[in-house]
Amino acid sequence: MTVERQPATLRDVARLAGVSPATVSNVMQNRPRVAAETRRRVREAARALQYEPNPLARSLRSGRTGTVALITPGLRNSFFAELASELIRAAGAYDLRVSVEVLDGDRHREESTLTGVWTSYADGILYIPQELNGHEIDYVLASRAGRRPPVVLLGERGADAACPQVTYRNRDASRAAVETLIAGGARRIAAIGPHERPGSATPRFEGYAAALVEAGLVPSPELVRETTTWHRSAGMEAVRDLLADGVEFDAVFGFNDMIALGALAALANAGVRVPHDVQVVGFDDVDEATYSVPGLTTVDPGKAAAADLALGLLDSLLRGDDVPEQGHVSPDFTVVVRDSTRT
Amino acid sequence: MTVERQPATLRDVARLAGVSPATVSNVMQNRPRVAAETRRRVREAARALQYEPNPLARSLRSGRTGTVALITPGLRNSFFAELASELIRAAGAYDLRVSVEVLDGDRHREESTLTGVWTSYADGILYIPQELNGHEIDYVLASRAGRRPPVVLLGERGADAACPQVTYRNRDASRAAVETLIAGGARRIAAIGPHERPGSATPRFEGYAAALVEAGLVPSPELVRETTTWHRSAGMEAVRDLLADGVEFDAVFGFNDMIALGALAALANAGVRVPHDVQVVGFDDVDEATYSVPGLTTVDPGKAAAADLALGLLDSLLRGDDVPEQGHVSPDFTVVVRDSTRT
DNA sequence: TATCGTGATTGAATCGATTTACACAGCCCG
DNA sequence: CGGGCTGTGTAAATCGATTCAATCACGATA
Repeated sequence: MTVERQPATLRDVARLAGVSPATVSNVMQNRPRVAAETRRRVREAARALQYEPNPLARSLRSGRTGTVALITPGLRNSFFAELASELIRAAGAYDLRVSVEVLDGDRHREESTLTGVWTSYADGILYIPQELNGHEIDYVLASRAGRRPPVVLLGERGADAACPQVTYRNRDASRAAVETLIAGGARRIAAIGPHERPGSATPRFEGYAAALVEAGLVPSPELVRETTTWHRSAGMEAVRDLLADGVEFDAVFGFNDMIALGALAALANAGVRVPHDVQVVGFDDVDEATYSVPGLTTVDPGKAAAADLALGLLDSLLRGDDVPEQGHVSPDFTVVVRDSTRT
Repeated sequence: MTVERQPATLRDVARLAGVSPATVSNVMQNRPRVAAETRRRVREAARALQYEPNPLARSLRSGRTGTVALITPGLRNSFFAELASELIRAAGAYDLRVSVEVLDGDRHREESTLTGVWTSYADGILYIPQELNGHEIDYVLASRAGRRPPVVLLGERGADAACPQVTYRNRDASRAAVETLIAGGARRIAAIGPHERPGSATPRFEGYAAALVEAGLVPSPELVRETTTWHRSAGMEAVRDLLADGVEFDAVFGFNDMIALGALAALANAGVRVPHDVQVVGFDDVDEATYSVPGLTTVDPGKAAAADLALGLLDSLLRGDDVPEQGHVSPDFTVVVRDSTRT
């Protein structure tokens, strides 16, 4: 038995089939201009040699690699990890591979990643901006020679860059989350997580406020707890503070699930019953929310649909279809009701 | 002001600098045989044209892409997400990019991913096997024409494949975890998570048993709770069952952190105080263990070091250095003591 | 002066597939 | 019988960088 040492090339197949390389290429791509009999011979030769087209050569000629880069703030955060997972899944449907670059909150690194990724293999970029704003993103993308890369933005940041963007309906979704609390009888709803930095904190706060106003409730400053991070510990601390300050409240809206889960833990610790004494709702619907005790009511901003939208946009960009350069699309959100709220 | 429409090529630079393409190539790669003055001229021309070497052309010639594929069971599981994060970081140190393929427990998909990834761009493969055993992996890798890809295995599965492998010291680490419980005064330690399938369940159970025996404790069957999954819910259920069965126990060893966190929740629910009444220890040291209430004592199997080891091995494979084809290396583990155990 | 050595530079082949423009055979029709 | 199609197939250029072997200039050596 002989063992192929080197992978077979298109030339080898051509030689074996007794045709020219051009014909083999035509057969491999199912082009019309080949006689049935020739086609058969070539196919057989290819099979006999276990021929696989060399993707690099193919890409060099065609200018396409079938790979997109995902630039994400990190994989240690469940929300982003789950989103990455969805993006990889969605990319598969377009026969695209995903190469992952992880930022780590380093602003300088974010710039160099954005340019570096483009000078590597990626056909396009899925980008979840962290530090850079829209203007800066445009600037960085323009600072390179050659074509501007196809980029699709995900999330709130980078809003006015000249790229299509997938955002979440933060305001409406938050409002719906808070309405759920109100429907369960809540009157004094704490909001944990607002802060000044650009991103989703602001629209989520607006949604919270809108829901209160709509229900005729009076927003009360001592119920609003700013946090610098959106970790579990922030939720725990905020709840401890609320209790220590003697603030009365019958519900908590955590600006993300981590905060809400932290709140859940702090309440349990203090002997406060959820949802009997205090209802809790979060935001993101990470897998973990399913398993907490009690199960966390939360809102799924539409991670899976967002991934599909993003890849649809990127694919259009790649095939050169007309895509609105600016402006965003958003998936529908869903309120996922579990045991941390009353009905 | 003129705008470059097409990216500059090496020929363009050569033309502008008045030298041959070969010389430009030599300059770009810092080869010795170039006069200082020529070097300067070429550099300047390259800068003026914002020249970036085309990675595809470079790769086609050199046969290297600088990309490795990571085949992982998933990113929704914190342990794997954190491991992926470490692998991406570690790859960066070798100037390698990471392209992520997510398995979803589909055996057939696992085979096709393994071969497909190699017929794409990757120079090598980081593979965390899920369904395939060592023999099957060898078979799949051998079934292709051409060179066998450089593959490094991570985790317990696939043990006898002809690839270098990074494993964890599951047995010793589990033993150390249980010893921590014993040092805190535990005598009746529940083990949650064993099962029959190949993987890390068996060595972890062995470590548990060894620690008991060493301390002169009698292993008791009703304390051992098998689970089919290693989710939080499994830990919760197992603890509920233990309580319902009236089994006395003063400690819980969760075979991973999810189980331990579930146990923590179930205990809190039942009004059992941790660590006063029952101590709890987990395995993996996922980020979440830091934030639970109380903080979860657990063992870090050495994720970061494992990533470094894996990339070291893969790099050796890629540069053709001698690497033991079989046999595994393991990072050191660490017991991370938090509030769920007594000292 | 003829020869050798050495550092600098380049022409041309190469990696493997794609694609354009052209060649050739056979057929129909005027 | 010559001109115009149609259907197949191929030669050769191309994508952009790398690299081997060859060339050249020039000072040193015999």
